[in-house]
Amino acid sequence: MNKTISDIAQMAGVAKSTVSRFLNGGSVSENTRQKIEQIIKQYNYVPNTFAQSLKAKKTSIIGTVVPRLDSFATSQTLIGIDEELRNNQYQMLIANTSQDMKREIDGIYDFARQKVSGIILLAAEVTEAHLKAIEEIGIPVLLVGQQHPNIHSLVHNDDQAGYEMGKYIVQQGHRNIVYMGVTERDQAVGIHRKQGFKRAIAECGECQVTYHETSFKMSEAVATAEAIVRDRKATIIVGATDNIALGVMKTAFSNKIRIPQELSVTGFGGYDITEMIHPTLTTVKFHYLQAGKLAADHIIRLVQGGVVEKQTVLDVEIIPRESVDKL
Amino acid sequence: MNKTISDIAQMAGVAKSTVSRFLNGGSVSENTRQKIEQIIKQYNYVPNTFAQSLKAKKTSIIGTVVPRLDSFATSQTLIGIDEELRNNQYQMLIANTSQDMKREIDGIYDFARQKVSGIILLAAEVTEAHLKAIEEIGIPVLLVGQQHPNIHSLVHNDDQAGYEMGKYIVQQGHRNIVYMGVTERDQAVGIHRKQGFKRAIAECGECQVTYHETSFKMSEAVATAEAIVRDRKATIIVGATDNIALGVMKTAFSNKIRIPQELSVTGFGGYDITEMIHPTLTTVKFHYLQAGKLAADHIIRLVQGGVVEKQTVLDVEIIPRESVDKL
DNA sequence: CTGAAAGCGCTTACAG
DNA sequence: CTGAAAGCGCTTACAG
Repeated sequence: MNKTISDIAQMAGVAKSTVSRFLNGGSVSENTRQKIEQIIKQYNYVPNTFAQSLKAKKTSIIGTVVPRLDSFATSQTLIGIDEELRNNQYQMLIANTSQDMKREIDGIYDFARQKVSGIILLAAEVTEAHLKAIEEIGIPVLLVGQQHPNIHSLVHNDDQAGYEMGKYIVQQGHRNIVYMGVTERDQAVGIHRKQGFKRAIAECGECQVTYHETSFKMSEAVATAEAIVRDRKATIIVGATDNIALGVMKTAFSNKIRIPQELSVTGFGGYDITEMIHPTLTTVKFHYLQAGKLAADHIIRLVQGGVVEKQTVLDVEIIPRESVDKL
Repeated sequence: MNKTISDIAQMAGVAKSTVSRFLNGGSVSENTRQKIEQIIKQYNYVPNTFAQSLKAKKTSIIGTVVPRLDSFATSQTLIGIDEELRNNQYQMLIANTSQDMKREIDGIYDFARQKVSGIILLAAEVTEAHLKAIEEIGIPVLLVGQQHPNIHSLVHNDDQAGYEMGKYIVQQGHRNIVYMGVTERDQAVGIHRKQGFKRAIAECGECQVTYHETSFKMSEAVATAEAIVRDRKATIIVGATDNIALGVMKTAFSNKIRIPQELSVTGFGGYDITEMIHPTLTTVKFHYLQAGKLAADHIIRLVQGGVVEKQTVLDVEIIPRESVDKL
């Protein structure tokens, strides 16, 4: 059976308030200190966190809501968050929503009920329901990967990513381009990334781009790419994410189309796998790990009542590799 | 400010015990039910989980200790666990240890302190320290991916996986084989998987196998493969995991060695990516998602005092694809 | 069906 | 430096 603070106090021959004081670094005489320490060690006593939290009315837990667990972006970001949180004696609680928007909202409320100190939200979309929930719970919330004027946000520079990729492929001589994007409900990827790309293309003058929409799933990208690839009009397909690019490559392989000789392909994300495959994929690297750490820093600061810039934008980095042919 | 049960009771004109009874599905008169319901709705009241747990002395939280977050196996398993837990009104708490054994042990104790109802342990290795921790905390623990006679375990049939892969490549005509494995401290992968493989080879008679050790990291596998690949003696390299196989393929690509014409490659795991790349990778599929769900089922049953078979072994499935040449 | 009271394990002023 | 007491928000017998 687990010992309580009263048991310890009794065995040490002191009052529980004294034990509590000892536990929380208050001043205790050398003599009692030793007695208490000894008993605690002997019985392997650990304070009950519920009782502590009940008094303190707060926890050192940060809740993180993620749309999915099986994504490079998510896991890297989580690793960053976890590491930094741990360095600051905070704990990370994860709620996976499996892309279910309703569960995302539920997750926010659940976290609030559990009295987490702050919430990091890796959402794909920010709806009215999100805003309402965030306001209602009265707990600091940090948005990662998406931005919203009313909420503290941390984003990758998607516009820059799109722009640099656009510039790069134009510079490599591509003029007939297909862009495989995602729904505009995802502002970061669906809108900003594409917008940056469009800006680069606009500066080109003689470029032809066709825009297609697909989902974040590789399998769906494979299907969407099928018709495009067969068409053979474009010299390059720009996937809005590495997964989409991977899907496009798959389709090219099955159709015996050589990359990059017959078709160039690019992605966004900088997933590890993109440099393991053949040909290696030209992509834009996002600093997920760093984003995670920064997110943790920011939420901690917010929790502690500190001030954090409302919007933080992280730089990205284009990585030219083998999947793009120079025309 | 958050309302407490006393506030609600007062506003509804009843005692807090009545509100509590209502909350926990006890019998209340229709009249008071309505009053309470109304007030609760109006003030958006949610019970304080700490106070609840403090009384109940338990939570509906299952802690999961994982060695890493950025692995297909881990994320799939976690998704399975999370889904099943959620279906049973349990919550999943994740502790990532980044392959740090000490943090693994700490994680177990931390969870105990937080009074989780049960712990699922995705360990790579079971040491004395693990055993000691598990015994000390007195909370149900389920081991996933590794097995130990003293602990409830859920494993993939690694022996079978190794055996079937061995049989398959022999049957495809391979006789000069390299097996790239991992440390034997990882019993499942380092020992059982290899053992099954050896058994198949032993039945072959005329087969030559060289065993090499590498780590779970793709980058390290790339390095380890370098010398082996240049050597050109083997017709096939069997990677003990898909990541190792991916590393081998990478090395082959950089050395302009064609797969499978000049070198066949296989892996274990059945990661999604293995069917997206070119050539597609022959591998053994592990049912991670199912393992996760089953793990959740088992731990819940253990928590509720039910009985669970000590050792559960999940079938695996070989998936022949393009990366193996028929000689 | 309903309420008063005790208690879960801790912390925090307040005296001494 | 130390202890008695109140209280955090809830649940649970026990009476009525």
